[in-house]
Amino acid sequence: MTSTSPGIAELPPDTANELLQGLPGISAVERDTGISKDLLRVWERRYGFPAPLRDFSGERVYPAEQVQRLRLLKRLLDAGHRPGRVVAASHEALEALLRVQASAKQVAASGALLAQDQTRCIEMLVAHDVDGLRRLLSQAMLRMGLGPCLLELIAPLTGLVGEKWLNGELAIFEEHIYTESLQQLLRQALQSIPRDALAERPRVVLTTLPGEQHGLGLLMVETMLALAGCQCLSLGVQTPLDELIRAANSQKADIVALSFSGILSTGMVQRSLGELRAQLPPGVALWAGGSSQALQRGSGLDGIRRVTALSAIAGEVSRWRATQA
Amino acid sequence: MTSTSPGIAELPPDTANELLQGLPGISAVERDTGISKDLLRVWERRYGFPAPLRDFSGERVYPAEQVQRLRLLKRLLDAGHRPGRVVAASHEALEALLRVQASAKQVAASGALLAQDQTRCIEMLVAHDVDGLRRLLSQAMLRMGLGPCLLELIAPLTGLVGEKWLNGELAIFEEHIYTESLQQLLRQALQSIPRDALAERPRVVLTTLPGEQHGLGLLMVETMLALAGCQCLSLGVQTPLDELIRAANSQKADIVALSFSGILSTGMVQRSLGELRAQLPPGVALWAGGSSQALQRGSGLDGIRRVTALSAIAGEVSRWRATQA
DNA sequence: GTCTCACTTTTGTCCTAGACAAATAAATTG
DNA sequence: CAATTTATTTGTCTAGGACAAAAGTGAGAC
Repeated sequence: MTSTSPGIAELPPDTANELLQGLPGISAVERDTGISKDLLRVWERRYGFPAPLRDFSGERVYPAEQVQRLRLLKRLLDAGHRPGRVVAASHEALEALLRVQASAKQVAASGALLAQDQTRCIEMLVAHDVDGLRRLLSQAMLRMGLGPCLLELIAPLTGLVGEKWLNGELAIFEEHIYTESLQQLLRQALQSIPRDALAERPRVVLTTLPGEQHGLGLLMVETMLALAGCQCLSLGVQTPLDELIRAANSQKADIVALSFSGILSTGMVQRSLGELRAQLPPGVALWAGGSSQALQRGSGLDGIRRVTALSAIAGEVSRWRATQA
Repeated sequence: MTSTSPGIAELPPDTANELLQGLPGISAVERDTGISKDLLRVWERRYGFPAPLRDFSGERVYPAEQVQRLRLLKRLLDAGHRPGRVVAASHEALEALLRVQASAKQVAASGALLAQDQTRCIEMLVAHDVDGLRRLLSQAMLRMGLGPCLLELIAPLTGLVGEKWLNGELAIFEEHIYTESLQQLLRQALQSIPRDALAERPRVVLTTLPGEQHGLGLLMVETMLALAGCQCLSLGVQTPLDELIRAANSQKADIVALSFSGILSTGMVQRSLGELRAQLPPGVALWAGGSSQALQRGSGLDGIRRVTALSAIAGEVSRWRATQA
């Protein structure tokens, strides 16, 4: 193990440690990619990728470049590709696939008339001009109004930031800065929405499931719901199933809304939703939204309302009100 | 396997299936209890608990009662008990332990001269009166002023909520409600603090390390810093070390502030702080705060300023300004 | 007493490699 | 062409073994 294997093990111990320093282990990779430990190991066995290094005690250690590719793979799988075809594929093949997908996306994006504001926000972000970014967002909101700004600027911008982060064009801390700025803006906006002191219906309890840490989507949904005159109670991120049920009951919720960002595995999402539906009172609606692929090609989700676009929320709320009247 | 083993396998297949129907597998239990699959299996091997049934294909299936006890165990472990002593213990022993803990905590609390506002907030929380809680906090802030309210009401209240959650007196979703309400209040307060458009010093970049998800402490620190006239940039939670360094450099930070809640292991904290200190420019101060034990009994932390109380922040800032002049 | 250092036990995570059911693709038949 | 059967792919589970980090324990110095 120490002297026979090629590559890194032949370096002096100090140098080897130096190189392995800070690289993520299998747990960290599971957390960062949403691919389970079991699956990471079985892919390695079956397809030869990933091919992690080993640290001094034989544990897997993943170079940043492989983690990056794992994220890419996750995306391709979510888009419908099969593991056997893409996991073992060469880097070039993947790049090609990605380009095909990207071009499809860009057609869609350019069709949506990418606002100038979006590009300017991104520019501010990569220039690390935090105050400038916040000013820009704030001005856009005043100019366009909260609802349109959210639908036409913020939502696509968030998607763009996510993609650029995935492609490595944005650093993690830049994404964090964006998240913080937006959170500040949205929370401020939320408070400015006048709330009826009377019990306005529907009452909505919203959260994400354990493992889903992305709270920005939740905040956007809350804003749209509040604009539609709902009484919202956000539980923040990562509420265990049984706790969510207790909260819904104690708050006499009319609707339970969940947000998914795609980090949770499809199976997990389906199982959780099924269980939730079974345990919630039948009169309580269950809404699932977000960019997760698990929701897009959904079947067998009886009694669960998929709301895959922010713009659909207002309509869904009126629909709910109509059924109640 | 089918006819020799005792218990459930002796029942007619239909009945057995009936009984196993709907019981959670190891994945669902991991999700619901936060105890990893590996740990569930190794506890079973070492301590004989949990003792799940097996479904038709030999996979673990956990009765609801055992899941309940696993949740209880999780709480006891979080409170400092050791697995070897509690996992194998009888149900009665566990109940007893839990009672002891609850009473011990209450003695400590009553000795600390609980302010009336605190008890009223807790009452609101357990009554699930979200609006009432927010009103109460808001009023207290107006009456006492932001700084005193934070130091004398909110900080101890947050500690109390954490304790009660540990004891099982508060459900997870109640703790989430508290966190959300407070976050809303603090962000609102933060924005109301007038900021000098000129580059006010010091510039502080603040965040938590990967694995540390508790963002409330961060928000409190940010508020105290802002009150002291600092220019804050919060990166939110869980920023990787190298990203934090890049952010500090690009923002020309004077101080990097980290918040620890005690989830991270002592060794991890020490190592991270050491590496961070080594990689940050010498002119940049490194502050570490929070309730983590790793900071209390600190040694070997050269060049790192421990700020273990919110009330010490104002003083530390003046101190920093003095050294710069 | 209390602090430090070496030693022992406990405990969580990782390892390998095999098995299998559900999902998907491919082949066959009507 | 549509429907059914067969083959392949794929994710999750299982079993124990191994080991490093954390926590407890005890001896000796101050």
